[in-house]
Amino acid sequence: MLKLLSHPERLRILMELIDGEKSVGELINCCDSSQSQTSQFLMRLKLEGLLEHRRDGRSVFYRIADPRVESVLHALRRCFC
Amino acid sequence: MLKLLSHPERLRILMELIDGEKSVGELINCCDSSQSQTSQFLMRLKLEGLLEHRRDGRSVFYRIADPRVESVLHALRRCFC
DNA sequence: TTATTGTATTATGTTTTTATAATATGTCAA
DNA sequence: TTGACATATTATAAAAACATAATACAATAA
Repeated sequence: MLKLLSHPERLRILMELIDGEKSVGELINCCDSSQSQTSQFLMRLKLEGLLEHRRDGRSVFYRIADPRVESVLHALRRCFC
Repeated sequence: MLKLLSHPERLRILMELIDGEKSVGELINCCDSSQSQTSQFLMRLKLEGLLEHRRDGRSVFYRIADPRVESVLHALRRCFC
């Protein structure tokens, strides 16, 4: 799992999701990756069980699926912010 | 820094050092990596400032250098153990 | 139904990591 | 000083991660 957190953009995506779900579009806007890359990151994070998603109309919303991931993210925020 | 934690063997090395310094030999014994690999991991962790070392006779002892690393390791342990 | 917008997938070239082997260095004991 | 042991360094082949571009799919609005 740490491997997944270890990529700055993936970590950023997760940090953005810490306060609740966001659409892919929102994530693309607040991150520095291209649409395609963001999508691949999301796919990977989902494949590995860190994220879940739901579709609402045209948009797909992602959220953190694993509570342990949330703990780690909170811990990281505590250590570094 | 997460990049460094993201390799299982490197993480393991750090976890082993959480309770105090250990010699390279001890680390090699309790880890699954070869001597050379372990040494390379240690070198990298030191280069990036996560570890410090001291020589005592033939042995070299490594310890965690950055208190933030310790916090993260503790947090990880809390989340997964 | 078609055009448009949001997201996913695939393909591919490039860069980083990783593993392994071989060799070097440094320290102690005899 | 020599041999043995502990650790470090270098070289390099193999594997994984990344970035980018191109294309496909899915849903809505017109």
